[in-house]
Amino acid sequence: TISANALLGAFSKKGKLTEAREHLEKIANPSPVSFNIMLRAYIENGHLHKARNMFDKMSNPDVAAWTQVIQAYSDHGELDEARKLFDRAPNRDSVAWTVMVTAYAQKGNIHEARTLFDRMLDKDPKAWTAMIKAYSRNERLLDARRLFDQMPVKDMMSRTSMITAYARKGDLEEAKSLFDECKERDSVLYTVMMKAYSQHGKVREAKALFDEMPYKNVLCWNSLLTLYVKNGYFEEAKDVFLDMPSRDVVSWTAMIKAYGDNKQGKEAIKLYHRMEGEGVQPDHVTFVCMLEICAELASLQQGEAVHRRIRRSKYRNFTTVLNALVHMYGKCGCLSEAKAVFTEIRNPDEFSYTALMSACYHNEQYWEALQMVPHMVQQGILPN
RNA sequence: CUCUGGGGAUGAUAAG
Repeated sequence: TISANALLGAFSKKGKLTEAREHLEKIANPSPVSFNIMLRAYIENGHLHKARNMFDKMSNPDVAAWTQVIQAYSDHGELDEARKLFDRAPNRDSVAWTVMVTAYAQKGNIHEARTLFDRMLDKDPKAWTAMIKAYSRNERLLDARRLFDQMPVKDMMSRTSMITAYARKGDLEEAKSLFDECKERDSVLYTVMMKAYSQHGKVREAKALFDEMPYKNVLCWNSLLTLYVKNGYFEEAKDVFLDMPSRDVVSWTAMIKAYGDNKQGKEAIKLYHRMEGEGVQPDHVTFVCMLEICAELASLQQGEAVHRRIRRSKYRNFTTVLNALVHMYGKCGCLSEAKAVFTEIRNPDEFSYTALMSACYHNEQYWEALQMVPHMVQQGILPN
């Protein structure tokens, strides 16, 4: 059963849902894990509905099944449904609690995140680290530090999280001081410090850290690439892109964006096609970047081509992608298409409304743009 | 003690 499950997982990763389904039916003694993998396959491939259907039919879903459905709702912005399931679950382990804490943190509800964290009985380092990050991403650096200091056993990941918080805020000194205190340093820690230096324009110092890394995976190389792009070293970035041992979708996307930022949108689009030609699949960020470039070029033709590509992908329902589509159509003079895409957004956020407003703006519908404000407030989304 | 779910690092979306 275990090797059958591994195969099932492989089908899932490749997005081959029908094969996965057929394979599951052929497994003689499917275990709970088998069903969980199938559940996961639906979720990962953007079929939350099918996942929920399957989950509802499961006779005795275990805590892992509950947890991944909860997380799926959270990832789709449906926090209320996630919470309902969390409260209904027959039992909750530390994974489930941490998922729920993170879910609230992502929605900006730091208070509820902390309430849940405090109710947790056996807090492992992962739970602590999640809560530190929750404060960090919600601009609550002092609370993050207080929690960090209260942590009974600090591991490298919690330290990295804390250093990231300082780096985000631009507090290079405090970041460096914590970094220096670390006895163990892996490359993740180095990339965080690189980012801190990068934000201060200290390119040489950041590069020195890169050279010191104990190992260099593609993520480390991507950090170097970004260091150069963000600081305006376009030529160096191109060199790194060519020299790095392997390139993933992040590398390609960063480089596509770099061309776009340097007013070479046409080159960026060419690079995108090279990426697909090499078998690297674009993801939601790639699509957003591409749409941004099409919008900048005001090229409806290119924008529509990207839209068609998106429709074939599992990112077609992502709010960020739809937001970028709204903006692209607006910028290209298709206000009606922009509005049509907007209606497809299941959970519009502040960016969705701003994108729609910008679409009205670019098409000189100023009164309509203003009317969006009461509309979004009605939906509980406050203008920033 | 690599069959499924949670924690740290890299790329992204509005206005200007």
